[in-house]
Amino acid sequence: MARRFYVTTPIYYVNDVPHLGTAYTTVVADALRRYHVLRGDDAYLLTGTDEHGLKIDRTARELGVTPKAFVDEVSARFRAAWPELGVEASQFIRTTDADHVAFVQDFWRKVEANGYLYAGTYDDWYCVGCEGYKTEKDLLPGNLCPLHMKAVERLKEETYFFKLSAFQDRLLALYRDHPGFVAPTTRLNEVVSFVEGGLRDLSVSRTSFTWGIPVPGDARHVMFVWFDALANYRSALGEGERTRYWPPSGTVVHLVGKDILRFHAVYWPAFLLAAGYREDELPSQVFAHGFLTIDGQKMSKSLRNAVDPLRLARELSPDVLRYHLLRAIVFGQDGDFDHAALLDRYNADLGKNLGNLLSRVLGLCAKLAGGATPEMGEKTPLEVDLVRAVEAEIAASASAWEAIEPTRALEATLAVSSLANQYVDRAAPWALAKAGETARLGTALATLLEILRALSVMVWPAMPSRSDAMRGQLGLAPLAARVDTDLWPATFAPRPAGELLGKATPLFPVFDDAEKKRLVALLSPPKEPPAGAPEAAAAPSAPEASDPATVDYATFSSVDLRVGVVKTAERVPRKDKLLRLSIDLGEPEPRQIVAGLAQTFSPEALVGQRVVVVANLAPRDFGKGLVSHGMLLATGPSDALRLATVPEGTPAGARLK
RNA sequence: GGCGGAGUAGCUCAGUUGGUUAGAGCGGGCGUUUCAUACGCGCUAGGUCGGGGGUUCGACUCCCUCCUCCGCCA
Repeated sequence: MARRFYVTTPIYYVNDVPHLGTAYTTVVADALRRYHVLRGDDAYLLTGTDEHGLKIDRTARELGVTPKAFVDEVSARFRAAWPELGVEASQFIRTTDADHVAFVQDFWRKVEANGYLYAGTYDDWYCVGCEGYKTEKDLLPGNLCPLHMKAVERLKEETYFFKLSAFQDRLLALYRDHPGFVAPTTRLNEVVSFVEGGLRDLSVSRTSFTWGIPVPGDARHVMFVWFDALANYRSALGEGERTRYWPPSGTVVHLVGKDILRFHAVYWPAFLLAAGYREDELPSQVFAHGFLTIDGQKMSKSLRNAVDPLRLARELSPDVLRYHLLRAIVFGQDGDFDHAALLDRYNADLGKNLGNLLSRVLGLCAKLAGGATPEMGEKTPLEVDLVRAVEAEIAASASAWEAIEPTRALEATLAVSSLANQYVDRAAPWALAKAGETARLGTALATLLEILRALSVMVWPAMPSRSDAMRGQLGLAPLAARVDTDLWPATFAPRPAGELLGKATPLFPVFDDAEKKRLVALLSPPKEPPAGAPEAAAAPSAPEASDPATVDYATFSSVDLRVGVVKTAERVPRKDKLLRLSIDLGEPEPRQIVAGLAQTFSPEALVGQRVVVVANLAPRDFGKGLVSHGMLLATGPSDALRLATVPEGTPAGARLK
């Protein structure tokens, strides 16, 4: 019976647009789906959009449209994006779908009926950026969310709590009995230690806004977005025959970014258990991948916008983009998307190795075998060794795909191509032809054609349309995968003689240096974000804290804002957000100020800058005797900050009022 | 501050339960074939395997310690 393989991407939050990070996860999911489909497995790929929550509500409001109109538009962009990357999703779910809403409400009722929900009062901080609650000790001075560098909001409201605390033991048992539940292992360790540290009950409803799924029986509440969103993986399958994909009869793998691992590895199984799912009805695996940098730079919002995966796909072809994402970035680790490396790898792997192999073999067949498949004769040790080595690589590639290691799978695929290139040189068909050894010649060419056929299959999960093109040149039909039919080229089975071969045209034209240079210049983002670039003005950034209470003049003037000049700046060991600055405020000694600027600014970039300092803020101790005597004013997310500044020549220490 | 991961050739990384001269791909250098997309093939990297100490007949591989980077949690 066909194995059932259900792979999911996160449903993407519609406060953003498709970028390289989301494209990456989605491409990996599609490649896995394609691998399994090739094997004859019953495979299903789910992606979609997450559309509820306060952040969406506010963004829509700012744009002057209804939340529904807003999410319709953004969701459509996601839906349209993935096919451009060769992704064929089995289903595109939206959390605003009626089916999903009904499912989640039913899910809620089950959790409630099982006694895992209770009414209470929530009284703590909330970061709209995170859509998450914060406790006092999470916050930076000024009640800033350490992730978003934005003021959190005090929230006190009625809420339903989910008894997460009741699941600590069952979750730990789950991780113990199924260590593969969270991958890679290092993430499993993190999750285990998090759960071992004790679980607090989770506030899972809100009353202060309405853009969410109403809580059944208490319409004043809408559900916490994560309760709603996580359920998509199950709601998408409904109650009918598609439930065959859900464990225990199917395997389900959730691909997630490491930033949302906890929701998937802790909350989600707890929700399912609470709703009455058994341990063997939980997802099989949550696989967390790393973050991407682009040309070595952290993926800030502006960088995201500068590197549009759809543009890359149009410029280079979706297959080439897919190949690089799958080949260059180890799934599960942080990786770098380097444009120059992409072109180099393309030339080396696809152009000179695989593409040229196809070209030279087809050329030999056209010239020496009349453009048709020759007769396969007796294998000599040369062929026997080759076939053994090729079959080993094919097996290695398959196990790598099974283990969700696309990098290794493609490495093994290219190794097959290299073996074939070596064989061409060793067998030297042109010499055989010259010597009149027609039988040997036929064997050599038939062997090569069979390896190329295998390669056309192996390449399909990563590069489906190049696979089609390659097969066309080999005189083969495009792959038509069917459930229960295993197309993986596990055994060497040359085609019968006399089949017509197609026309050879370069499958992967090599980029010369000039072309490489042009493409890098065209596609890469600028190395340093131009200072004071006006682009941010055009794109209104996320909402700032709204409607702060007014203060009287006396209160305002009690804040001592002063011009400072940065004298020195250095990173704080082990704190990747913090810089330790000494700032001249016109005082006898420069002040030490610790600021969360490191994700945007290098220390060197700050020295000499004029900044605005809150000079009479109470000192704040960051631990280890690292005390900050004041605070810099800035705006923007922590990885794209803009400093409040004053014109050149303003003396250090000048008071702002 | 606690826990965890990582530090191997210019770059990206493999290195199985400790055992002969530490590997691959890319790039670089040298040579060579001519079927091919000026492509391929062969040879070539003198790397203190982060530093130091220890266990052992023997350690990149085990233990201790220090440094650096990263992650999770405080």
